[in-house]
Amino acid sequence: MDGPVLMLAGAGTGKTKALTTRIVHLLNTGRAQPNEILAVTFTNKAAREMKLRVGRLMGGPAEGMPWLGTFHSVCVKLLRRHAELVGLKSNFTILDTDDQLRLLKQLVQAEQIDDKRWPARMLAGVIDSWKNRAWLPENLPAGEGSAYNGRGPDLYAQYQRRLIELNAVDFGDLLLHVVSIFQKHDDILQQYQRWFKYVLVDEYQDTNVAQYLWLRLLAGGHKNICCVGDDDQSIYGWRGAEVGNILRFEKDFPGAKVVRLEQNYRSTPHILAAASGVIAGNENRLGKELWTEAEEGEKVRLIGHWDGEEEARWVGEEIEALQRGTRGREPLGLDSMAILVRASHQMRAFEDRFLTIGMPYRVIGGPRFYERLEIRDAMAYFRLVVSPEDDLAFERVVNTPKRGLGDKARQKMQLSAREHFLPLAEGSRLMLEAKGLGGKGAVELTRFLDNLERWRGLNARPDANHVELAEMILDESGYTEMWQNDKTPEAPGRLENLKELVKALEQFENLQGFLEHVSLIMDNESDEAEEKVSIMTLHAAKGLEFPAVFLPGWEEGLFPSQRSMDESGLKGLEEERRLAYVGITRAEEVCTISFAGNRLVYGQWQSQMPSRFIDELPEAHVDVLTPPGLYGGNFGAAQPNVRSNLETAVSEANVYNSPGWRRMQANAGKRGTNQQQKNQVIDAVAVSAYSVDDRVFHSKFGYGNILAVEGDKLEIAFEKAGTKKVVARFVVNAADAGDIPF
DNA sequence: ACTGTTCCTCTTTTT
DNA sequence: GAGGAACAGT
Repeated sequence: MDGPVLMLAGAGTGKTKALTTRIVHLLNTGRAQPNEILAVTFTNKAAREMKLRVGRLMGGPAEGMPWLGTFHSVCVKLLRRHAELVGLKSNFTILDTDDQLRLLKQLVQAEQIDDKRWPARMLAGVIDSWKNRAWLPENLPAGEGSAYNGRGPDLYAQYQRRLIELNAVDFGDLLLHVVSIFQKHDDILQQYQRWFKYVLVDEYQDTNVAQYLWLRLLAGGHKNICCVGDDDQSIYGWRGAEVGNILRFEKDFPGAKVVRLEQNYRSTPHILAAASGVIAGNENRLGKELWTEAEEGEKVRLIGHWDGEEEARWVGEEIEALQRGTRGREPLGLDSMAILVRASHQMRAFEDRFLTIGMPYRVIGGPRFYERLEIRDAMAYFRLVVSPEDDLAFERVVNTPKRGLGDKARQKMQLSAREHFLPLAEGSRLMLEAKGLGGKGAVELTRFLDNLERWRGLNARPDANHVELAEMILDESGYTEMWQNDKTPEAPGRLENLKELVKALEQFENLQGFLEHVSLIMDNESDEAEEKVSIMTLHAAKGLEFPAVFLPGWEEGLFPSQRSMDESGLKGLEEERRLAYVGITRAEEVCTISFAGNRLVYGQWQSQMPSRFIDELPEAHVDVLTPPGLYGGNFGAAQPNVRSNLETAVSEANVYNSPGWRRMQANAGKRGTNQQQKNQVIDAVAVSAYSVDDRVFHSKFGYGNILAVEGDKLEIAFEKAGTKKVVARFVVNAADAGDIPF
């Protein structure tokens, strides 16, 4: 209970249980009151889950754990209390990525920088990485000076000043400001050090430097800190997470007790072995061996497909089979199944397919509710009513709906505001009075400004009804009408969302209260009753588990992601591998990995190679499925004696006859191979059935001649599509191609 | 000032 | 293939 503890907890070993039980024990033994425990997580979902479970263990609703939340939400609370110490007012607004980008863009353009070559996005990334490392403009290391064409540090400083002027913060600032307050005001720090008697941290491997400093400061007094993490599940390096924080823990907290949790209560031995086999490819690990007492179960299944569409179709059919109950298994509900993809654009193929077959699905972690256009517009109106000086909100909605205020009118407003050192709303009022604008624009702008005043007046009244006011704002501004007149197919959905927004307001005291919370808490997780298959990214899946998991798109370049490897080399590859580990370990009973030979990327067909991670799967724990026929996509129909002549010709030409598949199937029958031979499920060394100068046909690229043969990979000069590398099983001898109705 | 067109880049993952 | 920016036309 007392002193520093580091829990190294593998996937499915009961991390959350350990944390919640610890909290409950602290409370039950009277060591701390609920409000004296600081427990931080990364996601709202994790925080909610912990609250729920603590409540359940305590045998009542989890009232009064005010300091159990995400790093960000805890920091908002702290920062609202002490905002003035960093030059903010306590009602500061939290900018989302979109606001942030628009602001940066303004700054970049004001500096006459070509934002084509140096996009604001890039600057945002640079600044973010600095904030993750807790570097303020004034103490940037000299080496960073060249960032963003040498203008980075200057623009960073400008950006920070502008944020203070706007009484706003971005996500990174939430931590950064709190850390600076603690560093500069020892009295305040000590007050919190005493107040938080125990500190608990979930997913410790995801902490960045700023969060680490924050924790070290807060736990610096009594050192009652308990961190739970798993270095093998560190998948947020790209946003500044430092696995090094785990390694540093024992140094910073001497005498720390290190506990390893290695018994897995989630998955079958085959699944665990497959996951272990993959993660073993990483050099930099603390090293944990998961074990389980669960029954053997099914092997991990592996299957290749012709293209992404067929992959989606096959997965759909498998889901239906699991629903009915297959291979001697009890029927599974759709809630028990999930499709985990590397990149969100992969979701599309599944959504398309599921829509056509009427399979209910839910996308988790898609565009969040509050990130939607209409919600952000509506909130900008609310913000403007609550804080008249919110220039970003003003700019967003002055001309939404269209009020005849274009670039020219905007410039005039800006000019006037800057001249008088006033917010845009007041500045534009002055400009109007000075007759600086005429015509329709002037009339509409006057009406807009008058409306704002009136709404503010209503909002300030003690008997104000904020829900009615919100509806009034949306109606009188013409915003609702704008969508009602909109003929695009999205319009009804947007109106629906606006209604939902107004409904969400009911749970708050007033508009202010709503705005303070909304940017951090609005997940779009409506609890639907209907059973649905979940589709999400691997990142979003961390911490979840499903009886049946599909892992599609295991192809070089996609997974592991080319970009990750280009940008971060071996480190990037290892993070991708951890992602694979996270994916496999989400599965309790059935884990199905798949890849496709062709995929639509940027609207163009590309031939894909199976992922290197597939080679790393220990074959003793993998069941390589016979590929479905190329047309039927139907597993059963692929039996040799059932296939039609046409299918036989096609399949043998480009699938069953390919050395890779032959090896796969041969290997699939083998048992108990040694460690050395564990991989090569898909084989790159076998001799190809083709040789240089052979003329071949590929369904997407057409005819071409083979330039080089490299294992089962062919380099082919296509007549129309240029030179490409293709896996042998996806081409046919040109002579056979005439029979194929591509 | 607004609308429609073409061309361009681009996609990893998120609090 | 989609969304944004630049351009042209109304």
